[in-house]
Amino acid sequence: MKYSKQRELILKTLQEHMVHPTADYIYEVLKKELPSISLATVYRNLNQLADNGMIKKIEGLDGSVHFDHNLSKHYHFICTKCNKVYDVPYDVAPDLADQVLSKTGLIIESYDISFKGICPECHKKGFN
Amino acid sequence: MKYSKQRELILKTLQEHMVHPTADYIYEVLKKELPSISLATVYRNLNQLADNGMIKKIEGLDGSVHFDHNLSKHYHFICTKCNKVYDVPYDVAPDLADQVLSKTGLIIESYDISFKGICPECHKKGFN
DNA sequence: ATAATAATGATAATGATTATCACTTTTATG
DNA sequence: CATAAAAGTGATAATCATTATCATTATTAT
Repeated sequence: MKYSKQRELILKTLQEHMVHPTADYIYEVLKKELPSISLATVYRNLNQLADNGMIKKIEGLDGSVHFDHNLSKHYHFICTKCNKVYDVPYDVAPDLADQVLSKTGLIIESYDISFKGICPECHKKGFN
Repeated sequence: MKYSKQRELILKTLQEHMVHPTADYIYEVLKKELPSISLATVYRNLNQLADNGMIKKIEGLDGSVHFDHNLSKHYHFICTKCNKVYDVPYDVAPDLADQVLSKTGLIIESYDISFKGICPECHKKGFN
């Protein structure tokens, strides 16, 4: 993987924005700093960084793919009102892969849990 | 919800095909029985049946949405080689919503777990 | 310095899904 | 039964997220 200014900025932007952004979100932010950047470059680099294990892809939250700079094991919660993504600690479901193996015989390579609900902020605003 | 022959056939097809099909899969199967059916009708009815709680939408397995006639609580495993979907029993992770509530304060309305790996059949065929 | 290689920006193409709309079925009611 | 309102349909255009293509540019090993 050859160095590129674009990739460096994309990674930095992902690390500085704690919102679990989508490719398009990062593109919109980066355009201000580097107006010539292309949306294709953002997609390309996010996928490449994920393939190289430097960031993580989050799928299944909503229609589009989100990205996470936090490589430690954890899950995600998406608010169905404001679409904000929250982290959920890993230990809510310890040994899930082992549980599946012993109950079904299936060998789990990876898994993901996505939680949905209304976040505390939206509850305060009166959404139910 | 008014009766339609198309909707009846779509539901019947979903119940008879245990493969957790996508809209397009159902469309391809149904075309043989009712060649005039439109793909839009299949999408429309699957979404409507899901909105009415008569079937379940499975998201996050791969790029497209799958459907399930089995309304009981369970999870899914998708084989990364053959894309076949398997059921995973609910009790691999009991009380997940309660766990999240007590550890984070987030009120869970729904959640889904998608497991990935290579299925026993593909293992037999030598995939690793 | 330069040649090989990888990355970029622009944009076309793709795939899944939803929206639109004129027409057809279903169903409730006089 | 007739019929009109409401819901459903098929065909297809539109949308949205993402990927592919390709000529040009930047990086890097020699």
